[in-house]
Parts: sequence; C-alpha cells; structure tokens
Amino acid sequence: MDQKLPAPSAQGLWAIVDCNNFFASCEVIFRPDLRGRPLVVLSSNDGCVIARSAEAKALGIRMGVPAFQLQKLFAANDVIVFSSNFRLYSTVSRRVMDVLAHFCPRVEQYSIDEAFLYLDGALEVYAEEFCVHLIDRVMHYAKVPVSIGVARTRTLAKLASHVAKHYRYGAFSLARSEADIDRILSLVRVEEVWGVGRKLARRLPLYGIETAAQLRAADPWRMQQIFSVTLFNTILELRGIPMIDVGADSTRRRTLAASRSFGERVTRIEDLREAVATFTAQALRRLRKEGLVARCIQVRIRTSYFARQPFVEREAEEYLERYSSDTLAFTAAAMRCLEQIYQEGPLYAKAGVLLTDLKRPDQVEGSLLDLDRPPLEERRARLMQVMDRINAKCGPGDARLRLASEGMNKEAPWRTNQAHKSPDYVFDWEPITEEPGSGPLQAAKARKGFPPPNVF
DNA sequence: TCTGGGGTCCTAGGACCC
DNA sequence: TCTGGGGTCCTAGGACCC
Repeated sequence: MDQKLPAPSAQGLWAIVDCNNFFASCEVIFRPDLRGRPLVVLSSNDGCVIARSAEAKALGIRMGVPAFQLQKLFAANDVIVFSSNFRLYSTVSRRVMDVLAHFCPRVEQYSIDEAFLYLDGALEVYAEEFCVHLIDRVMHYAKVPVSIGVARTRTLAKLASHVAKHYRYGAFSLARSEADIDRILSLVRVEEVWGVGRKLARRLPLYGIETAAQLRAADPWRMQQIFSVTLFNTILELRGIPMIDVGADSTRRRTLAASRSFGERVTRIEDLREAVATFTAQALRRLRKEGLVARCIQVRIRTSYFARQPFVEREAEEYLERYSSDTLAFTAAAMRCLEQIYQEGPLYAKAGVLLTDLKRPDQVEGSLLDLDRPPLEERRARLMQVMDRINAKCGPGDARLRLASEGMNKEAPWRTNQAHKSPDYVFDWEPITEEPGSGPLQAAKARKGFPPPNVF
C-alpha cells in the first residue's frame, strides 16, 4: 500500500476542444435566422432529445428526454425541432477537425464533436493566445462555437472544459498550482469527472467522496482494490500524472455497428430480413470506406424496453471462412443468423448488425493477397468497388445501387420516421467562409459575448 | 400512441492445462 | 470425512463515453 507514484507531468499540455451544442450548432449554420431561438435535435424516429441550443437548455429541457413528453413545452415556447441529420453533422465535424489539424500538429479526435490537442513548445508557451485564436478560427472556417479546456492531463483538461462551459468561458486552464486546482475541484461534483458514471457516482459518497477534489485526494491503491484500475488511473490523472496513453494501437477500430430502431413494431421475418440486409450493406460500405476487412458478423433483434410484453433480445453470430468486405457474403451470413434467432410473436422494435474481428487487408496472413484467391472472390471484390463508385457519384438517397434483399418499399414498417429533418444541403464551404467583417461570421461576433472570455 | 446509435475497456468466471 | 495450485485464454456482461 506504499508503492511510489510517478511524478506529475511538468511539461506539455492537453487541450480538449469541444463544440458547443454541436448538432444544434450544425443546424443553425444554414438557418442563421434560427440563432437565439430554443432549438432541439431529436434521435432517430424523433424519439428523444439529443442536442439543445443554449436557449432550449434555459427552458429546462434535459438530454435524453422522450420528445412526446415535451410536446406541450415545445408548443408553448416555440421550440424549433429537428430530426437528426448525421450526414450534415459528420461533414461539419470533418471540417472542424481539419481546422484543428491545420493549427496543431497533434490532434486526436475523440468523438464527433471533440478532439484532444497536445500542446508543447511554442503552443505550450503561448497556450492562452493559441486558444483564443483557435476559437476564432474554428468559428470562421467551420461556423461552430467551441470551448477549450487546458491542463496537464486529459482528465483535468476535460474538467477544465466543464468549468469553461459552466461559466461560459471560451477557454479555461487548470494548469495551475496544486492549491488552485484543489480549490476549483472542490466546487465540482464527482460525477462530472471523466470516467465517473452513474454507478460510481452512487457508490463513491459511501466512502466520503462527493467532489472532484475529494476523489483527487483519495488513496488510489485502496480505490483500485474497491473499484477498478480505471478509477486508479483517474485519480492519478486528477493529480496531474498522465495515465491515458493513446498509442498507435488504441486508435485501431475494433468493431463496426449498424443498427436502428424501427418506425413501427415489426413481427414478420420478411421485414426483419429487409432491415438486417439494409444494415449489413450499410456496415459493409463503411467498412470498405475505411479500407478494412472483417471476419465475423453478429445479428441482434429485440423488442422495446418500454412495452408491456416481456423484453426479448436474441443474438447470433457467424464467422466467415476468410476475412472479407463483400456485402454479399456477409448478407448471406446475416440472413442465416436471423433465421436462427427469429421467433414468431414478439413485437420487434430494433435490429442491428455488428462486425467484429476487424483487420487491415495487409494484416491478414496470406489469404487476401494470395494468388490462389478464388476467382469468385476476386470478382466480388471488383463488384463492390464498382457499386461504391457508382453510389458515390449518385450521392445520398434513393438513387443508390443496392441489393434486392434490402427491399424497395419506402413505407415498410421498419423504416425510420424523421418528420423534421433538415435538407441535404449541397456542401460548399467557400461561400460561407467569407472574410471577417461580413455575413454570418460578423453576425456571430456581434452576438453578445463573442469571442468569449478565457481564464488562464 | 411515441423512449438513439456507436463505440471502448475492464472484470469475473469458466474451461482447460500442467 | 478429508480431494492442489497456478497459469492462460476466452467470453459475457457491466460500466463508461459521446
């Protein structure tokens, strides 16, 4: 219980750049007239709230609340409602990441709307100026407001960004004296710490830990015994000792999923076949786009958590003989899995597929580059290439070339309902990235409090 | 009536082996 | 009556993240 801990990091800073109200901010890029209005974005099937503008937050709309419970509130407050438009969000996300990469050599994208930046050398010395500049440039080039948290470790940087958002700072730094860090962390509840979720937040108070500062002061060895090595690492990170190493291997993708809740409940296997075939094709398109191959597919179907019937979830998987990115081979396997797990009776609410055992083609021993690769496989691979190219040209939507098994009926019960989806904007950043002093950027800057203050 | 989707990592426990 | 101990590998499930 007396082992030595490594010394806190003394150089290099982590910054977390976090897009504010990301999905809501994306919708507003093309609808500047909606700026300043309460606005929410809903999950697929317009199920629940997954993003809110500042004005919507101010109305007390919480994350994850089912939309049907909010209809009156929406109507009474003229809340603007959008279905989710992930094509739009990923396009904007890519733009934000490009801007960050332009200004910082080491960027680790963490989620669709967040990235860690490692600041050393001049970027560390001038961290404050850098953050101010970055906030301004991301707004200019990507039209998205961001907040930045800065500290010696990623976990402290996440806390700094929490403080930044809470107090409406643009950037906030926790690269401070021990006493300052303790003082600030004593104002933050422990569940705000990155890595402390619902369960831990309920259990930690039993050990006298209710604030981030108390967790920071806790004995890491004891906490590891009681909880897990994850919490041990978190405590050290809070003390400024970097424990999260995002090495080359950890950026490797391990699984790829495609799943969807149905627009209506589904009972017939014919409908499930179409849904599963569609999700399989979607997963394989993404797999090929990332230049990967897979060997195993899992198929899962389930009823609703909220139905009166008992919850039913069934799952099966199949390994292919060889690593592949062939939609036909995986679809055939997925259909066999579905036959295995399908039972008549339950009202199915959701289905999905998960590709596992992912590799890069050059990591597969022999088989993919083999001269004895079967000619059929070779032709299939070329067929997939051709389909991908044609579909890329046709753009999104129904012109897509696809397998008959995915079905043609747009009214099929399993298809999702999205009543408030924004259009598929034709994307060209140039016209909306005019020089400062004109147009939407000026409007953004004229808003009260932009650029936001920062606390370093 | 109506409740998201896509990830990662850790642990406990069983199977198996010597 | 009393029936080892320790290692590895695999998997299911939990917890967490956005």
